Amino acid sequence: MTRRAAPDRDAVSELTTGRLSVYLRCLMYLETIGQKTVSSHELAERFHLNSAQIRKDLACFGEFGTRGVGYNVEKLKETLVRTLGLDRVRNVLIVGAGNLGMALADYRGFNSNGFNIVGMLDIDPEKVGRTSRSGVSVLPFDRLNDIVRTNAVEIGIVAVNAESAQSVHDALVAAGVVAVLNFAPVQIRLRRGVKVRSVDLRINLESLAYYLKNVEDGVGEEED
Amino acid sequence: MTRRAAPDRDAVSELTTGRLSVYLRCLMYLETIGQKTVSSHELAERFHLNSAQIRKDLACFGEFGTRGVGYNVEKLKETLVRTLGLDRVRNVLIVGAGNLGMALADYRGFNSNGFNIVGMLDIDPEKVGRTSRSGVSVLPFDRLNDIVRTNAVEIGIVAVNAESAQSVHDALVAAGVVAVLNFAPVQIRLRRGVKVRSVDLRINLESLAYYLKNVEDGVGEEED
DNA sequence: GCATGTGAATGGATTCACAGCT
DNA sequence: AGCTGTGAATCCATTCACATGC
Repeated sequence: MTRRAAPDRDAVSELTTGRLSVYLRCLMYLETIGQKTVSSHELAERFHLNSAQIRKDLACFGEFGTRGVGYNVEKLKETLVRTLGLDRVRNVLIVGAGNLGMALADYRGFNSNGFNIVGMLDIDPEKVGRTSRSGVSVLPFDRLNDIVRTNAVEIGIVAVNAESAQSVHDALVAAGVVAVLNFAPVQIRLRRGVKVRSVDLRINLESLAYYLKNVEDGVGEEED
Repeated sequence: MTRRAAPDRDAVSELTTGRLSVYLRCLMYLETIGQKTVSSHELAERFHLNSAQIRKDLACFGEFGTRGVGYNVEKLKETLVRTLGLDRVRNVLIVGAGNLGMALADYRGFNSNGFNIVGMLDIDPEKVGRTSRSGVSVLPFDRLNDIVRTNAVEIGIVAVNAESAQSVHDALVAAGVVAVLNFAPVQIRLRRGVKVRSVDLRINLESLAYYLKNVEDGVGEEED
């Protein structure tokens, strides 16, 4: 019941942590161009953010800046890495070796900096044995349990079609996976203790269609 | 100045329109299982939504329900299709014929129901001439202008690496594309009159890492 | 009676503006 | 002087609860 060190870490919203990821990306860029120090104002200007929000977000986790100066790029970067839990490697298993699975397997950032893809599963014997361009191999789906256990897989990625998504999800959870990233356009039935994040690619397209329609109708001509 | 039918369409938030897409998906499902009528309560129960919010969201665009009864599935579906601007076909061009481009070209929903992929561009001569599984062909990148014009392309999809993303974006805009869906992990420099939506795949993984870290630290054990 | 549509109430998130430190 | 960290103020989104109409 003594929880003082962390000023209610659980109360930090997902919006905030999502932005921390964005800040992290910005800091990594600044590091590559050799910048040592950055103020919340400069971050905001450069990357179209809001300086007050940056400060608020960071303040949820401690005081990292120096008044009158700003933030040390490298230090803040490392703090964010630790805060986001990227300072240790999580093993990831992709299910579905279609184009999407392949794309994710080779996506820069899915197999680096805190994540390690242990393989891709597929039921199609044709695909089993192949390898993605970057070297992730396709294994038979029925080895799921075995692979999750021996590789200590924590994150599963569902890259199969809508029909199979729920059963693949259930299989992953049954094998012991506790976090799932779902790319199938279905509402996954959740269970306690398992975190699911769904990415719905079509919704993004639809939002563009909505924008186009409004442009045609001459609505909301004022924009940034 | 006489705008009565649409009670300030421009004031509707993206959160709301995003949910309309979700409702549309639900309705399409209900239609396939032959349901004629649905109440906001039933929708909420079935798909883990909030009934009051459903009603509020729909009310932004008019009155579609019948008190004491609910909503007519087919009618509401068609209303949403029209509201979201999916009642006419938008031509889409993908730039980048790597795994991601291929995955998107074959993604169910990207080439149907309001969207038509006219092709995929790539600079790699090796890839040019190939075809995705579903029949989208890869064309040389330098035909961009030509293709956008002759096919009346409205939406561009950036599926190239981070380094090329900005220049590809600029080329699309220069050719006349007015809406862009960006999959590269960079902050695209925007211009007036062009709508950009970025999908950052890595951020979703990072949010799972954050969840895992908190589980390990024993934070926020209470959840739905 | 039952379910919509909606003002009012609540709850969060963002922004402002300044006290406090370097 | 300059910039962080933060209460206060504002803005926006969600939820409640009920009047309205089928």
